[in-house]
Amino acid sequence: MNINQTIDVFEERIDFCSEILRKLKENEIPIDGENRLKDTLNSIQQQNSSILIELNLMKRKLKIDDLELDSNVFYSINNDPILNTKGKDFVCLDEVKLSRYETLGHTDVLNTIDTDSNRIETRDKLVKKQKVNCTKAFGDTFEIPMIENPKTVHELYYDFQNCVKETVRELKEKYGKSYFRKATNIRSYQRRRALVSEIQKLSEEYDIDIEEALQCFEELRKENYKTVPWLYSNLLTVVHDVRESYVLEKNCNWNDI
DNA sequence: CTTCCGCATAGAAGCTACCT
DNA sequence: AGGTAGCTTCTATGCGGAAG
Repeated sequence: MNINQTIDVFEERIDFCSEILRKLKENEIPIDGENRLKDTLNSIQQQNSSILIELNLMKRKLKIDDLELDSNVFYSINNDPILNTKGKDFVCLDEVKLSRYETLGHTDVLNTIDTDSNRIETRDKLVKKQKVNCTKAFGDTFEIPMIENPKTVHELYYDFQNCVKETVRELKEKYGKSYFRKATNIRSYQRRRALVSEIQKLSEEYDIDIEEALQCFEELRKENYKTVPWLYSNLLTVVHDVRESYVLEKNCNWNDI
């Protein structure tokens, strides 16, 4: 997806949220029960999450964060800077400019989520310097940019949701699924995706928010003195243990009442 | 044909015991 | 104390079979 398409989708989400909120405010949506209201609010929340991710994506693409337009690594097929590409269909990576950066990715969330230690690192520092290989021009294989060794479940989850997912979607869209399979770390990507999926399932099945579900997995990891890769490398037993301990904990709390 | 997943394995890192 | 060999653990990766 190029920057113009990203902006279009972004506008649609904003309009969607505005419309629902307007209807709610003016009682145009019949609130005939708790579930209907919950669904509506969930829908707004979902759009809002996507908006945050897309905003971040746009900032990344445009390098707005450092206000250095010269550092914009995207250019159009006619070699125009991305800011002047209105109407152009494709954007490409400027390899020369890109080589000045060790990474891509966003830093805001990950600067604050490490609960294990006082380590303050940005995702930029945690992702390998290889993003340039995301283009066909650099050979048959490439590597999906992911945090190499996530220290907490939160770190993995937010990296996956906010950065990896979008990157993968773009890679598939741009080069096709068969090329995407050539990623050297596709197996790691699949394992992380499976873990993220299990976290979301737990959240849905027990009707708890994502933070609480993340905490369940994080607690199990800490209890066993293990790493995050241990979680997604032993997912079956991990999921079983998480569910067991969560149910146990809930029963205890129930008995306490 | 594509995608997913289990299994085996290589390599890195950490730990311990032993030697100089 | 410093160096090193040997062992264990952890993680990433590739292969191949199963399922859709």
